[in-house]
This record gives sequence, C-alpha cells and structure tokens, in this order.
Amino acid sequence: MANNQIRVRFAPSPTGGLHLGGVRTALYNYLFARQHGGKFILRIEDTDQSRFVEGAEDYINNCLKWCGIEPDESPEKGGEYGPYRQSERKPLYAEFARKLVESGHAYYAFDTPKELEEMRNSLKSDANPSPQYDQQIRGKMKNSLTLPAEEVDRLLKDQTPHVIRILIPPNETIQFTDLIHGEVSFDSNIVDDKVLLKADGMPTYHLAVVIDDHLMQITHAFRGEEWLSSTPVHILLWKYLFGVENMPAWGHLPLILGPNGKLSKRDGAKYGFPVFAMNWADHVSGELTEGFKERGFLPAAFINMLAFLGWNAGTAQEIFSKEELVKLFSIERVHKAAAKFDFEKAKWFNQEWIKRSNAADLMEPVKKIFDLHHIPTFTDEYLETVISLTKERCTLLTDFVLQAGYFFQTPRAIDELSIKPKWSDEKSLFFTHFASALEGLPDNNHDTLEHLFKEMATQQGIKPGELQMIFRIMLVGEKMGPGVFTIASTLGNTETAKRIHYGIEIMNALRK
RNA sequence: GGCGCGUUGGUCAAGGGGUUAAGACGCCUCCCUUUCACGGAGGAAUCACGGGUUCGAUUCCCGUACGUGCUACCA
Repeated sequence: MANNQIRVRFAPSPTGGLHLGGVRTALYNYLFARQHGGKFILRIEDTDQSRFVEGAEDYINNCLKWCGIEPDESPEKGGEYGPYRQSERKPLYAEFARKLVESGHAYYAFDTPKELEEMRNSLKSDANPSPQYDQQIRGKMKNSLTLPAEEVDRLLKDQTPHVIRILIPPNETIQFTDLIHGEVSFDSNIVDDKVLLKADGMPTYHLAVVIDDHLMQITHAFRGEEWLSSTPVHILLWKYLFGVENMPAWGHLPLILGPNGKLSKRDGAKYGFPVFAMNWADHVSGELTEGFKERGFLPAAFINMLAFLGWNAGTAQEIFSKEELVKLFSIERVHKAAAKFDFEKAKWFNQEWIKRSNAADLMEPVKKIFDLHHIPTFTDEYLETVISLTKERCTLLTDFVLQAGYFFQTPRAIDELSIKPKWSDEKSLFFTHFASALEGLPDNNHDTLEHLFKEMATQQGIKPGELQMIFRIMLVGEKMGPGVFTIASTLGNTETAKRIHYGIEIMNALRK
C-alpha cells in the first residue's frame, strides 16, 4: 500500500436523515478521492449514545448508494482500517486520553453536570452570556489541577464519574492554512478546555476525529464550516499526539443556507422542498421528511446541482456528469461564502437531466412512479415511446403522471369549458364521421391520420384548425401534450375513436 | 457578549486595479406552436457602506454594518 495515497473520509453521525449539506460534503470527498486515485472512507461517528437513531446508518448507506458515491471503506464494506464505527473503537480513545493526561496536556475533571450549570449560571452576565470552562475558571473547579493528588487518586479509584479535558495552553497563536479559506488563526486564550473523554468513556468528537483521522491515515479532512471554530483544539491534539506535520490538510466547506439562515428540515416542510436525499421516517414521531429521490429527482441531477452549490468550473458549462465532475472538480474553486439553496434552480438541473436522458434510461424510475399510482404502462416499447414524447415537459420524474398519464388511461374528465363555445352540430357530426372512419382505417400512422382529418374537415366545410383543439381535449383532457396526430397515432385508432365518442357524448349532454 | 468565517442582480455565480461587470435560474416581452412544453430573440435587475492606497478602485488595506457559525460530557 502506497503511503502517499490520498485518503478522505465522510464522517456523519447517525442521528437522522442526511441533508443536502451532508451529501455535498460526501460528494466533494468522493470527487476529490476519485480524481486523485485515492480512497473515500465512510466513518460513522456514533459516540453520542443518547442521540443514536435506529436505522440512520442504513439510511446513510442507501443515500450514498442512490447518489452513486459509495465509499471504498465503510462499516458495511469493511477495510484495513476498521472498525469504521466509532462506538466499536471505544477502548482506543480512553488510551490516548490517558496519554494526554500523563503528558500534562489534559486533566481529569470531576465536576458534575449540576456543578457545571451552577458555575455557568453564576458567571453568566450580559458581557459574558456563555461562560466557558477555560483558563479563567479551571482553577476554581473540581479537577486534577486543583485537587491534591491523593484525592484525585481516591476519586479515580472510587470510579467517581469524571471526564478528561484538554488543557489549553495560554498565549499561543494557533494558525493553519485552510484549503478553502487560506490562513486562519486563533488566540489560544479564547479557546476553552473541551471535554475529550466523556464520563461514559466515549470520546467527544474532538478526540475521536483526531485519533481516527490519524489511525485511518486521512490525508485531507473536508468538513462543514461549523467546525472551523473548533479546529484549534484539533490542531493542538495533533501536536500533542501525532505531530502537526502528520496532520491532514483541512478544508472547511461553506454552509448551505435555507431561505432564512441555516437550512433545516423545517425549511423543507415550510417552503415545500426536500431537504434530505431520500425520504426519512422518524421512528419515534412517525414524522416523514421528504427526500429528493421521492420528489422525482434523478441522482445525476441531484449531485450535479449539489456540486454547484459552492463550486463551479469557471466556465459557462453547468451540466456535468459524475465522470466530468471527477475530472474537473477542484477544491481551489470552492467558494468561501455560504450559498443559499434555491429549489427553482435545483428543479432546472433535474429538467435538464430528464431532457438529455434517453427515454430508455428513464424507463425504470418512471415505471416505478406509475406503479405507485396504479397506472398500467403496457409494454416497455410503448412506455419508451411515451417517455420520449413527453420528457421535455417534465421537470420532475413525478410530472410524468400528469404529462403522460393520458397515454395509459382515458381521461376521467375533459376540459369541457374550452370546447363548449366552439361546439356545434356540424362539429359533432364531423367527429362522429371521423371516428367511424378511424375504425375502418388499416394503419394509424401520423400522416395518414392528419390527411384524413383535414380532408374530412374540408369536405364538411370546416377549417381543420377549428377542430384540432377539440380533438386534443378529447384525447388528452386538457390543452397540453405533443402534436395531436402524434398522440392519436400513439394511442391507436380504436382508443382514439373511443375517446372521440366519449367526448361527443359529454359535449352533447352539456347542451341539453 | 466573545471569537471565527463571509459579503458581485431576488438566487447560484465569472471576473478582478482601467471591462458595455460574463453566464445560469427565476421574472417580464416577443417569435415558433391554433395546446403545453422545448427552442429562439430581447428586457428589467448587481459589485453592502465609509475611509484610505492609487492617476484610477467592484478588485488591495483598514474600519463599520449585515449575514452566518462556534461558544454542550452534540456532532
């Protein structure tokens, strides 16, 4: 195994649905890995047992599968650096935490949650609304820095609940070069003594990322910008544990915003767009959060749209296949600023992808949607024809139900109001004759039908144009769809005649 | 409050000391089509503000404002 191989990871915690931002982080990781011939790792960060959600991990796997960005190593697939679930690596973290205590970079803290709360409450003021456990106050708390050694030993021996906190050094400037933001620096005096190991023996994120990134040989760590502020803690940990020279390069991805600030599940329900990749049903509340998949998005369109939320190739091209993205993606061109998610633009990406897809490639997802609506799609050949006829008017896959449904089912109701003012005995007669003629016709090709239609209209002294809209509404039910004769031809003479008779019936009934 | 990050049309954004400041989405008008779409042609709309630096700032620097994130034994 080459030691200089690029290795990146996507490290979600299984606490619920996977939203846009998460999938984008996974995507950028995937693109980066593929482009450099590296490995893309999925690591499950399930160190918070209280937030564990049943099924969330499977859901993450499924989303990545649907998007076509599957990891090379993961809890599911395994790999040389496993286990890939942090809960299964528990003993490891405590060891490193102890090492930090021994080297004087961390300490035991015995403060109870209640005591911490009291400390915060008593120190809270307008000038300092959220007091931290830092160099100002750690000397006043119950920890191995303030307690006599014998007492600490006794507390430890008695298995008194405790945590291990990092000891942040004073007066240091912690600086690093972010792949996206450039030089970023922090004053260690404002960094607090973060908990590294919790009372239950589980590590916090801060400890776990550093250890696992090291053990899993991660070379580039991409994550959301919400992590930028805690990067100094991670850098210090790298320095104490493995050496900053071995630290992965950091890249903090800009946030994705909703219409009002940070994008949330709530925004989806509020504004009517999906936020998760796929449907997510909360096991406890039963609440269903809609996914892009079920809303009718093609995976290719979804990742294309996601890739463009914060990145662009610097050219006018906007439609990219996954393969093209792998080739062209560059972390240098990732925007620094957060992007507001625009569902209209997202839909446009999907529409473009539907339009550009071969009808054959759309058959599977489209058929699934019709099945869901209990609409029979007849033969594959027929379905494919219908898709090619209608795909350019569908923005979402679900639009096929409305845009193509009439090819499979006789419209239940027709737009009578649009026909009514134009309806007359002559026209009724025309359609009766035309329908009969149709029934005796040997073929149903487009041109034959059009000629017959126009010929008969002229014979009866009616302008063909005055009849076409009526004809369309009888076949489709509405003023929409491809050319009327194309529709009639596709439907076949028998079905066409049937719909005409039905239309005549409705219109004549309306006049009585 | 502190600290970090950010700020080009409504949205995504290119660009970057001298430009008519690209393009896309959306919106509007027109053409095509006796339908709906697609397609085509146009249109409205932008460098947050204030100071510098400079012959010249949207671009560089500093402030301010605004947005956003962090400030948990959550990630």
